[in-house]
Amino acid sequence: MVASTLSEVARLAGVSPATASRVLNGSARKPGPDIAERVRSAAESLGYVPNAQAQALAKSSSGLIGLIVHDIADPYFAAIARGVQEAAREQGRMVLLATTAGAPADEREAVAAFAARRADSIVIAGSRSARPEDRQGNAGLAAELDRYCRNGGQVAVVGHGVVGAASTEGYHVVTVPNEELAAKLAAELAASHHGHFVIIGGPAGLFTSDDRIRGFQRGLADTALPPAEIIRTEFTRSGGFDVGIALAARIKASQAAANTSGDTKRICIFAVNDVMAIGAAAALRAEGLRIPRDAIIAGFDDIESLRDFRPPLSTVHLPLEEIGRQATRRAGETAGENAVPPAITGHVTLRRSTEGAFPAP
Amino acid sequence: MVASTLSEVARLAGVSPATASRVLNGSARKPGPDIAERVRSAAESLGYVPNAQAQALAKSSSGLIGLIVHDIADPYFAAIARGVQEAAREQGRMVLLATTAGAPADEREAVAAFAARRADSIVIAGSRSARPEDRQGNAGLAAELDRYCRNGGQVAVVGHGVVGAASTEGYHVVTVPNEELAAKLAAELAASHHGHFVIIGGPAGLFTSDDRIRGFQRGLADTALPPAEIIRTEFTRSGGFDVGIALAARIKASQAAANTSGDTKRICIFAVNDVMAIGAAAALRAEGLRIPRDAIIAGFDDIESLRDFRPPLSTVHLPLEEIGRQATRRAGETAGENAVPPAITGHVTLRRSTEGAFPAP
DNA sequence: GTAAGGTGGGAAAGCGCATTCCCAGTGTCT
DNA sequence: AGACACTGGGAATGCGCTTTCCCACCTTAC
Repeated sequence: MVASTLSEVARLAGVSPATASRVLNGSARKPGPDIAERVRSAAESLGYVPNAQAQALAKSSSGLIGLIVHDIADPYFAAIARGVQEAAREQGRMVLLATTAGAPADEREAVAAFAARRADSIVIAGSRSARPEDRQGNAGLAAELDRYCRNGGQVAVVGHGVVGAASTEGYHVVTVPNEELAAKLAAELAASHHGHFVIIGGPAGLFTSDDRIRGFQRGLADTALPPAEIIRTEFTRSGGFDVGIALAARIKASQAAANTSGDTKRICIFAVNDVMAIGAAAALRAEGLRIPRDAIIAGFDDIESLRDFRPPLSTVHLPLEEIGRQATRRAGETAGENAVPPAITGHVTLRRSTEGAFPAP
Repeated sequence: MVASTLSEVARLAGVSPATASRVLNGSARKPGPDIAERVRSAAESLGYVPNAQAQALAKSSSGLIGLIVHDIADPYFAAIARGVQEAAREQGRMVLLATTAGAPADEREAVAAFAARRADSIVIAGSRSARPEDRQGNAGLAAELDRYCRNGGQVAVVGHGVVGAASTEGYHVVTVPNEELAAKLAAELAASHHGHFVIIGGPAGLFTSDDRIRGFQRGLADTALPPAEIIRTEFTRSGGFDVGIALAARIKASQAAANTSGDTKRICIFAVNDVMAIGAAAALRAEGLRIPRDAIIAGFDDIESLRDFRPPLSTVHLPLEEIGRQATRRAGETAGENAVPPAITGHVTLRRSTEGAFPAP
């Protein structure tokens, strides 16, 4: 990558580099119109493209914002990324992307890389983890983030804060009311469903998953229902699918048993996120079961691809793009702005997958 | 963003900046082990993070790769982005993301921004356009790209080249055999379907769309079938949906007519990409029609979210991630490498949505 | 008419790093 | 023992830009 430089432009225009800089890259001082014109046309004829690296070096602000996601092709993260991208554009910044599959060690590396590039701010999406095997990784990540913040970087993390992160300055958490919403979902489901509840959760220690599980259980408890059974699996579609297969077997068995005794009670499945719910639902269908006839199911997030899933899946709507936007804005604020950060809100969205507590025959 | 610098580290370690640079940021010359250790521990205790901007400036190579997509939340682009990300990681580079909604003017801007950041290479995904209203935008984009290439940048564009781009050096096109595959799809469908064919296409002038339409028509012609009717709409789900609604009305009307006369002939719908196919299918369903009973339908791309769509959609599988990877690799090659670029191949994937030419009643 | 205050331009000092060049010290070959 | 190539370290230069400081010139006010 070679390209013409500012001084070349200046020389061609017959002015000093200082002047050329002032006219081309916005400064407080505006050179005279005739000179400005000369410089501009010189730049044009040379095909001058300012070197952002050098600019960043000189004024120590890179106009970069780092985004960390588990997987950019996951609709959940893709939606957040879209919001981030949008907000970044508003701020005139560019987005640096890193995908980490949720591994704290990789996340640490990504933060270091962002720091090296002197990104003005970093947005971390993706569930934080408190799993024992992630302890060390988390510690490293927290240390890296602290260092980044100490150096004046701004961090926004979606959901929960990083375990062990101690920074008070420049460290923002965009809180998502996972627990409350899960509780509300449980309450609404409990209002019409009177059978067994099963939660398909992620690995223990994943905050997002744990919060939603806790919330759901609380919601049941508030309705004086016994806690749901919890089955843990991976936080992915295939995790949901596996559990779905197991549940299908169980459902069939209980249907066979009930066949003689009389009424069948459907179970209600709550998967802690939509992709898991989709996996589970696909498994049930693959096993010849129908939703909501043989079981009802709900997810969480309301990802866009849910729109075309059949049956329409009940879920909790989260404004994913808005979350991305807000995280970006929070991290982009110049310290002074103390506008009250608008809280993230979601809402329960009941669809056909949880229809009819007692199925009309 | 302030941070400790290399000279601070050097001073603390009691060596010269040159030496510190050599030990910390890989150089041909390896300082002695004792010195190296001193430097390393000094760096550690200072929390030194090399300034990539400065490094880039000094060695004029930024380690950045720019990615341009229409919409990062679209599963098609998300899959490509995943591949790009992966390949970038292999190369030790970071991905800069820009989304443009396909507007050439925005794309030009993105290229300029990448050029400013001295990105080593740029990957452009997303259909190129030859629409008259994009003429000017395309010209600008082509000029910007030419300039970028002339300055030593590497460009890889997925599908078709940018209209008007003249660079021979550093300009790669990852060709996707849209036409051949569409022809093959048409042939396979024609083998068992004997009714009317309708193509839901994007705006005229969109290469991807036009190629697929042309290929499909050729495939029909090769089977001695009359060309399909073409309905153009937006290159999005909602475009597909709108057309789907219109088609549903037509199907119903023809069914009503056939009711008296006897046999009904289903139409076969080919949507030039999967999201449009999904939209159309959703519309048919919303109108009470069933696939493949009332119409059969096929898409193109085999995006990941198709997996959970019912009925399973026939489509043409494209190795999207691989496309992203390959584009990135091509753009990342240091000129010398003249490895034969492995061609992109896809294959027709028939699923239930096009099942049963003559439905068993 | 002169002093005070603008104005518009240039010179120069970095920003943080890589790298070339130089130099002192060590070892090897004849 | 002397010339020789190495080796490992430091000084200095420059990457492309911003920004302070400075200077010459022109206004304006008294």
